[in-house]
Amino acid sequence: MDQPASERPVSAASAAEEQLTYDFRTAEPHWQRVWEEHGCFAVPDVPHDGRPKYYVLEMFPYPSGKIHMGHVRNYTLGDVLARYKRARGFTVLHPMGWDAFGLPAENAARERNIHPKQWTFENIAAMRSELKRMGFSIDWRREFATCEPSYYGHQQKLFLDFLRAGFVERRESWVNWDPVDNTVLANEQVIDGRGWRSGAPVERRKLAQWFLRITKFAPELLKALDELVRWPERVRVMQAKWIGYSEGARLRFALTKPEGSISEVEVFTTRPDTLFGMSFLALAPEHPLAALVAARDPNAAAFIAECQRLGTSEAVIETAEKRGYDTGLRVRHPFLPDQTFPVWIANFVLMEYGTGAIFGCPAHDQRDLEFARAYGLPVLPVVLPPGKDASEFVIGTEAYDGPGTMINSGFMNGLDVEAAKRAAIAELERLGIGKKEINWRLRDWGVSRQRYWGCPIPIIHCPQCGVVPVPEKDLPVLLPEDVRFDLPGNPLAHHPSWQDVACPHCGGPAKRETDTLDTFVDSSWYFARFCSPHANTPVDRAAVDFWLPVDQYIGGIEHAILHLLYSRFFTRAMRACGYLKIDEPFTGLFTQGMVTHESYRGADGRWLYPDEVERKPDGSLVHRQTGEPVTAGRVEAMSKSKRNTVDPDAIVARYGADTARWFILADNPPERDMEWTEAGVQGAHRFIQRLFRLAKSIAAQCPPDLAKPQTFSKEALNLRRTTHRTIVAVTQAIEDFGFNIAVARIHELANAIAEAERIRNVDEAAGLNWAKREAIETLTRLAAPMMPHLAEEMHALLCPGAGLLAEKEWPEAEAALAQPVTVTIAVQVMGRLRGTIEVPPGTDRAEVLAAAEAEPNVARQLAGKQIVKRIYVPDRIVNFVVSD
RNA sequence: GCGAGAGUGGCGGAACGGUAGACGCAGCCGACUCAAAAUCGGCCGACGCAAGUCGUGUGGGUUCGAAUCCCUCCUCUCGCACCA
Repeated sequence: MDQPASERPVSAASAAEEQLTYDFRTAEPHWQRVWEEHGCFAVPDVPHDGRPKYYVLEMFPYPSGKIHMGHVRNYTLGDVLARYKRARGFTVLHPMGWDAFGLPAENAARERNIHPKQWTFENIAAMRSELKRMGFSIDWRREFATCEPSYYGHQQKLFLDFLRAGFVERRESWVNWDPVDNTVLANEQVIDGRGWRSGAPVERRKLAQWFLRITKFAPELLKALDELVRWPERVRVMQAKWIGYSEGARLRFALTKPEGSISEVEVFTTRPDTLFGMSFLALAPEHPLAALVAARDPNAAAFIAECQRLGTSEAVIETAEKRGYDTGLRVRHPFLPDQTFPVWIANFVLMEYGTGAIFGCPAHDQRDLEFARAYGLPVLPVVLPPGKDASEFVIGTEAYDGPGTMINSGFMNGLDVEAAKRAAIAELERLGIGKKEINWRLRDWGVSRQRYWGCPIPIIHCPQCGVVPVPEKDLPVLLPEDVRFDLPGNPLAHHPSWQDVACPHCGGPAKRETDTLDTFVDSSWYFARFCSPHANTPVDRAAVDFWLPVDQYIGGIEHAILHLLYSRFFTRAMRACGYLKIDEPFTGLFTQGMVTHESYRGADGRWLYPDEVERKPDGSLVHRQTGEPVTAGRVEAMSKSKRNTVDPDAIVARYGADTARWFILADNPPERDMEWTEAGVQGAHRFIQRLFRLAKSIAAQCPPDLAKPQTFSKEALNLRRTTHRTIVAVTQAIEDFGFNIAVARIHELANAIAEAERIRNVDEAAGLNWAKREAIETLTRLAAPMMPHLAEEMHALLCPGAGLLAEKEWPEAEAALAQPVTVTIAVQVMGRLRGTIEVPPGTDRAEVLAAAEAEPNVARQLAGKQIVKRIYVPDRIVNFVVSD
């Protein structure tokens, strides 16, 4: 079938046939246009072409305004895989969208008086065109932004379904409150316990909020980690620890005298075996008993207020100096009713975990020990480490949390730790004051945000009927656009009319919920929406059944826990509501490293952009304009504050997208942090030009219709072997995400072709032209996923009229040529390398050992010694163990 | 503080428990050039004339053999639930 002239793939360089350099400025937009016109990367919601599916997804970007190198790296990794899988015969879904709700838009509105919607969509437009210049093989027809009602309206539907299914709950919880700005602060807006704008000390405040009951799925979320074999081990470990299954005991401590209505304190512990080592009981500052004490004791109230100024961040609370307040109350020991212990309020006890109260056993818990030392509380060891003597075992500055034998522990004496745990629980149950309990560290997911730029929670509060879901016919609940950002707090809450609504039940006046959803909700199901982005339900069942799960998900390690866990929960909740049939959203996960850059400071100590710095031939750094000396700082993650950023758009303008992509892939393994360097980019660019020259030269010498020769010279055969070995190696490297290895092998093939290019001797030239063409065409296909524009250009040069490379299949290696002809065997004497021998692969042991012993240097080392043992690892190594 | 990772030439890195340093960057030497750039070729862990010795953050261990497995310590990175 002939194509219309305007669509026929044509080398962009054909107009200037004589040019020797690759003109990426013409070629890259040209091929991007051709791919677009051919719909190379578009797939239907429900394909019926019989090909296997492959869903490649990179974490979608927040539209901050410009793409950064982290994005380029992320989407390049995904694009290599998407293009590779397409060539391997898969029908590939590779979409792109925008995680478009969130705080920065609201901050921009307050600072620059621009509406969040306008700010967001302008950013999206800018970033979309930047991404398109990178040449990613994305089905852009599927693009959406989470801030569009056509996305968040469906999310509201899911929320209502979850509510009906019992996955949503309303309860009170603590937030960071800025008493000057009268607003809720995110943890990152609390700096050293103060509001980032007002500078006022923050307070913890209790608000009624919506929660998603992720804890319902805790056992399943933990267990299913075992099946995620294509996830990095460390992510699975981190999630498992985060979910935090623990077995222990819940028990009640009786107060010696009741405080108001409270006469006992409940405690969860994983160490009931250490109860005899108890030294104190500690309450979280938010504990109800602490509040009762504070009501009559101003010092307690002051201490609690002090603790609450730390904000809600666990990291801050746990790193703060351990402090406490002795309430004067005492509790009885559960096993020794005559003994009583003080009740403290402690800043490191978390209300969210367990019961918000702990018993302290300083000898066997480091935190308790530090607390006990600070306040002079007794430290009694009850677990004796193996091999220690009870009379000499003392606790210094280190608590002992290992195994051992119980001492000082009444009826548990002599038991090991595990047996003692069982014995303690049995005794608590016998006394009727406690029981065995399984506890999870995972907490329910608080999704209420007191902010404007998010998905409105579809709930109505009626003074008569209480909490009433918005009827589905009234969805979506749209965000009003006429909001003010010059007042503190949530703009939705002081909108003059938006909240006012008739109660769907009684018809009486009611108010809309003014909280919006956490933006993590938006990103917890977008991968499902991409399967059918225009469906008038959250997902189209046939589309998600076809495409999901995502076969390969790629993003930063910083999302190892929260985003990935929330998505895993959402998938299960959607399954329960009949939207999906799968349990796990992402069967493969790859976590990339950061992009870093050297940082620079000028003479005045201010941070400088890399563009402002010039490197002199002697290696010293000076300011490009002023000539003042510049000092190089650490190599660290690119950030605006350190100004160590490189703008992808500027790189694409100067070197082209393929150069940026190639450098990113070549520099180092993708899971590790990479350092962006100008020298590295230039090296990548030189290689691209070199490949172009090779292709140009071979296209001129070796016609495309060359018949396959009967015989090949040794040199030609060597080149063919390299070609076919490279196919195997590059294929394996891509499958393993070893893109830097794939790049190295492609370099080797290019070197081999260049070497063949230098052959002028006629005897050596038999079949060489054919072999050279085979090699460069193969190289073109192997490099295509990584540098798609140049590859397309080379393909057009080498195989004019043969259609688009983007639609061509992956090369197949001929097994006979990919096998090595000889192997090098290392010969060691006593584990030290003394020589090497060359043998055909599979040579038998006796023959190899004889050759090894005969190797001159080895023979010299063996002279006068007895060979005690001969070790032979086939095709690899010989080791002689000798004695004098 | 708690949890999880990482560390190999001047630099990025390669290496099923089996020749440490593939490939690239930088550097040095040479070819081409009036010259420079570009390009092409060669050299390139340290010490040593050599044989060889040392060498994968530190210190130990397992093994015929350890960058790789185990333990100790150091440094850096990520996460800690309202940044995304």
